[in-house]
Amino acid sequence: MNIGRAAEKTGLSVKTIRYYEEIGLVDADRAENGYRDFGDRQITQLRMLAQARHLGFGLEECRELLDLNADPDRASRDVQALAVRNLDAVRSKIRQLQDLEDELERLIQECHGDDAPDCAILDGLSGSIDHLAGRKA
Amino acid sequence: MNIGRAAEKTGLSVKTIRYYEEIGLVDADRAENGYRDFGDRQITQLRMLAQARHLGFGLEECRELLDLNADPDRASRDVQALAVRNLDAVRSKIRQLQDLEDELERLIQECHGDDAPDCAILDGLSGSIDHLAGRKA
DNA sequence: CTTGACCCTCCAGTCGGTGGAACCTTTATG
DNA sequence: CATAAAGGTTCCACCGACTGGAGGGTCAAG
Repeated sequence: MNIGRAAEKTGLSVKTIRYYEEIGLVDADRAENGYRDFGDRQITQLRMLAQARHLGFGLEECRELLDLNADPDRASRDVQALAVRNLDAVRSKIRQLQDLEDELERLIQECHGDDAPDCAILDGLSGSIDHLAGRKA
Repeated sequence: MNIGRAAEKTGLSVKTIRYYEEIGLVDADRAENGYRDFGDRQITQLRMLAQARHLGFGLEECRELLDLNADPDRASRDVQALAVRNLDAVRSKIRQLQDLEDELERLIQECHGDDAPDCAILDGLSGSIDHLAGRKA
């Protein structure tokens, strides 16, 4: 199967598939004309990559997932552990973003948002950075 | 003030400050020996940069914030609009990550997490991508 | 036979820095 | 006064995960 068809089937872009081959995430046969040729096994791998990336796994984690998938003697515990690790990272990012959200909401509310130049947001930004490391300016 | 002292005062790294100068976010005088020399104005700018980055503003948005801050005829409305734009982006990322969180939680729960190779996570990952674009495999 | 849709490789750029090499200047110490 | 450590300087390469484009080869249809 040509790379274009593989892209259609997996939802990945042609460029992305070539990149995944380049970094050794997936292997591709070559036809006589030099075109990449993807079989069912590779399509499954690419689909896994698309799904795992969609779920926030990094490429190295994807590599581990593919390895586990290819290993008939794997323990599902190991896969689960990988997913939990990713879930923790996702939750941590969420918390971090929610902190930003709160802070931004606060500043936005304090700003009048009119023609005048006085602005609580700019004031907040040019203020001290005490909350960062407890240092004194 | 030397770059090291500026870094201490702003919470930015020395490398980061040099980078900000390189891309024209902040300007630095030079002493006779070639060392950068930061004055109060620049320190304030760097502090704003540190704070704004901390709040999730991109560097180009930071540039706009610095410009607005430097303009005595600014309207606080414009600053607010910039902050709202950023807040929207933050909220959108949060929603996206929460979707991942839900999906990951579901898969993790369905996986037994034992010695056996059967794994709902791998099954989920190698499955179809219908939910992505409604395409049929 | 030509057109257009594919495919190939290779290079550069994205964002926001970070790390290191190779070198110069200042400061502290023996 | 010599030297070593701790600063400073420039420049180049790298991170993740692609994406865009140049410059070409190949293939199917009209």
